[in-house]
Amino acid sequence: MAQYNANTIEKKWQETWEKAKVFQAKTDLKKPKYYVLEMFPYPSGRLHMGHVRNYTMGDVVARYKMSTGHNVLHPMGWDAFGMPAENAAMASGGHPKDWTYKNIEVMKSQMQPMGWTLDWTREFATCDPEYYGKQQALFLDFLDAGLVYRKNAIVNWDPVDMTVLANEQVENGRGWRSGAIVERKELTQWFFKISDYSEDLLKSIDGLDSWPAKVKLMQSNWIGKSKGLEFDFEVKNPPKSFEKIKVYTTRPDTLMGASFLGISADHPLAKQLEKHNREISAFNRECRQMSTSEADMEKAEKKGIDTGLRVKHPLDPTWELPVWIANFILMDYGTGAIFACPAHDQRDLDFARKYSLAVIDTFYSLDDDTAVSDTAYIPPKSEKVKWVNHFTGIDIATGQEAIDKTIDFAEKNNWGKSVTNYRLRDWGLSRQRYWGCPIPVVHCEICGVVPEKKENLPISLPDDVAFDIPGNPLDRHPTWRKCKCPVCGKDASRETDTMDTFVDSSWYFARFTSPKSEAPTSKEDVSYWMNVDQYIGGVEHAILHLLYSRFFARAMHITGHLPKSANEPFDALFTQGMVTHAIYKSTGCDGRDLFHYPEEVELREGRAYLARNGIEVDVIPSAKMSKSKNNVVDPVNIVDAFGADTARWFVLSDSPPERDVEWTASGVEAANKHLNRVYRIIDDIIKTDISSNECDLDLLKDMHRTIHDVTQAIESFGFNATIARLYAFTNSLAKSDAGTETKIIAAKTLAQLMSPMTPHLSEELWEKLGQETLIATQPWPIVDENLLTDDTITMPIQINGKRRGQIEVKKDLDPTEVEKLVISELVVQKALNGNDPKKVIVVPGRIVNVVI
RNA sequence: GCCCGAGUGGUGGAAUUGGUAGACACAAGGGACUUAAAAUCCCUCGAUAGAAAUAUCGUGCCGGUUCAAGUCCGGCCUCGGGUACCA
Repeated sequence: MAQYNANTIEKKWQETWEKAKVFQAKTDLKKPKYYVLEMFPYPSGRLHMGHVRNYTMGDVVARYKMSTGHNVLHPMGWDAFGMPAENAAMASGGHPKDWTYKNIEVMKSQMQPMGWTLDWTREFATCDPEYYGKQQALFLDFLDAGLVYRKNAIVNWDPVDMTVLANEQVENGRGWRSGAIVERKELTQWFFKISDYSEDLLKSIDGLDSWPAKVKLMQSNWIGKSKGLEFDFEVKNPPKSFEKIKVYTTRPDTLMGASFLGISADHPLAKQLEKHNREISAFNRECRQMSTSEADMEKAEKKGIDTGLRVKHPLDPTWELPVWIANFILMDYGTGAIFACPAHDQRDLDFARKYSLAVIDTFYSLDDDTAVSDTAYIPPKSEKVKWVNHFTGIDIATGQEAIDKTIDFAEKNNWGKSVTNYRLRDWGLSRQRYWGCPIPVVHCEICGVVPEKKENLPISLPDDVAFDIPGNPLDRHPTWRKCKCPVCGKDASRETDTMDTFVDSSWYFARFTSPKSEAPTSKEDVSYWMNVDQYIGGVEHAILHLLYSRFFARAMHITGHLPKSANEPFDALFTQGMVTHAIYKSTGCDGRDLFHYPEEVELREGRAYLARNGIEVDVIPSAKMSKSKNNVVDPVNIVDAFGADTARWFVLSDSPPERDVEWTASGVEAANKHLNRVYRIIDDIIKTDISSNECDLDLLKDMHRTIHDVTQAIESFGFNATIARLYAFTNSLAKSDAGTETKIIAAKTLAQLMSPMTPHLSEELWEKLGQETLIATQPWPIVDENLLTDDTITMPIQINGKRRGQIEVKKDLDPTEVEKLVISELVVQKALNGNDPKKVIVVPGRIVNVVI
């Protein structure tokens, strides 16, 4: 029986493509360009199934676009800076650079057998000095344009290791290595002024028509535009220079329900008070012993302390409110101070109940004026409610109306002003780490902080560093810091902070268009290739990476590195799901969980047993592949066993691309069986000559419907649907008794339609079918519209919304005629039992519903 | 906590966006071929009742809108992603 040998075939065609240089992109103004890009990988050392899925999707798009006459750019590179390289160096003594480049080499060798249409001539890693030197040039231009500044910011500080910790390195409030309770520490750091672009970044989301709605919504909420009121509370017997406390609120309408003022432990007033009050100082210290992550802060138990200070209510000077320091108030948002209205905010209510503070109802539901007890009353802002004692005279109004009136009232009476606030904060880019792009500035005792001269770029990382002790080796390097001041020429020292790795990934897509150019970008190349037509990656990047890139594109435009048309650099975005795998778990004799590798387990009737002793183990379905759970499937093994086409076909089948796909051994085998079946069917067609004068019209019709459906599915990222449709067409081809001539036409089309998914097998079949061209360079099959439609259609008949039969009618038959035919049908007559129907709904071409 | 998703047979999922729920696969069962096995080919396959025709139920849970709801609205539950120094 004919079987194809994936390993030989795949190698053969990869060499052929390579020789023909089919995937090298050249600027060609005569052809429409198409730039398809997948989020470039972090070189962790092993290619994983998530990469395979991501790059295969991009490859389908790339190959499809090539066949529709586009000049396709499909580059690949490495997001190579970051913590894991330093962690590896700390753990096993090597150098981050060696570790990273070694990983790149391994991963590249694992990627090449996949048959992706990548243009490797454009490859770079962000840790190449040639790349990060250009990034330093961008930084200097941004600095010059006023897009970068320095300010103090809080970091997680490990007091034992004397080092800054990433949020990930804080476990339950303790440093991951030392176990010490982390502290917050203020450092002077570099920031990008992304918040200047809040409005622009928010508004422009509307124009991103080919982005997933969920990503746009997440970005909008992240930017978090709000309109509110800013005003002062006057402090009674205030400490010096704290006569007033400024607050910002989005619910000024609830001011008559204010019960206390809350300030952040990092508020200047809190810092002033702790100097003379031991209790406050202890409380503030406790608040500062918390990781800086928002999730940790919000989930922590809400705590507070009464400062003893009292403020006057702005509308009633006789009404005094206590001032509390509370651990849930962020210094970064608004003014770092709020007034609390417990009756209409659950968090404020919980706090008020805990510390026996007043709860004052300011509005009630229209049909219930029970006072608030343990649940705050929070209707949607658009719902009308009854107000009590509202100072603007409001009686019944929605919350939104009350907010607007209150702001107007405050502005007219001069005690507050309308302020638009954004949740988006400036982007802190300083990292106190070695393995990143050095920030190209110099600290001079005379001239202060000054930019390095462009001709001195790149400022390269020194190679002679050690990671035997924690902290940033740049700080303790004997000579690297030493330099001359670019302004006065005297001895000075380099900035030792490096850049956040998000900076590296915020412009790599632009660099791919001219990876060797002297300037960060070349005008000619960016204007031809930008924007990215299709960007593909994980949803986990929905906010930070994608927002930072949008900001960077704007900043690069202002500094002359990108055209304005590239302000939104990604025309279309697709976010794909993860590849998951079942976890096989048992409990060891010491009571700890044991995780078993898939190859150790036998599956029988949906249960799992250890192969060596037959003991049953628990199956946890669909978990993210993770080394610690032993449920990682290595693409390399799959390619060795079944070939790249099988792996490609499988990762695209079964699950819709935006959702997670579960890797199953049976699924992969099924994919492999199917590819062999296609090979066999076509092999049989070639070998058996059945001449028949009649061409099989049904097969041809099905073929054209398949071309139509597959084309649509590919264009809309429905790769699972693409594959299901191709299964169905393969079945019709296998069952057809058409003559060889017709079957060859169908077989050629099948090979072509499969080629974006299974390029090697398709090339092989194409060749066997007597073609001398490469399928990779063939134009996409064209649909014959005339063969798509039939003259008659089958419409289901419903009685009272339940399917009771069907009727065959002419396609364009008038609805009233359809109605007559339906009513005369036996099932309908029976159901009517001599009566007239109440109503008949005819949805042309779809369905008929008879209501009795 | 907050923001965003997802939940459909034994399993992965499909459903022209409000119009036949379960396409296409996997697993399972039965059969053909074979000395046998593998491979391959054919058939059955949501639940309940029934010999069958058919009927009733059925898309995480509760309620609603509609001639018609997996799809829309309100309220929940569970899981996943993000939460600004993981990338």
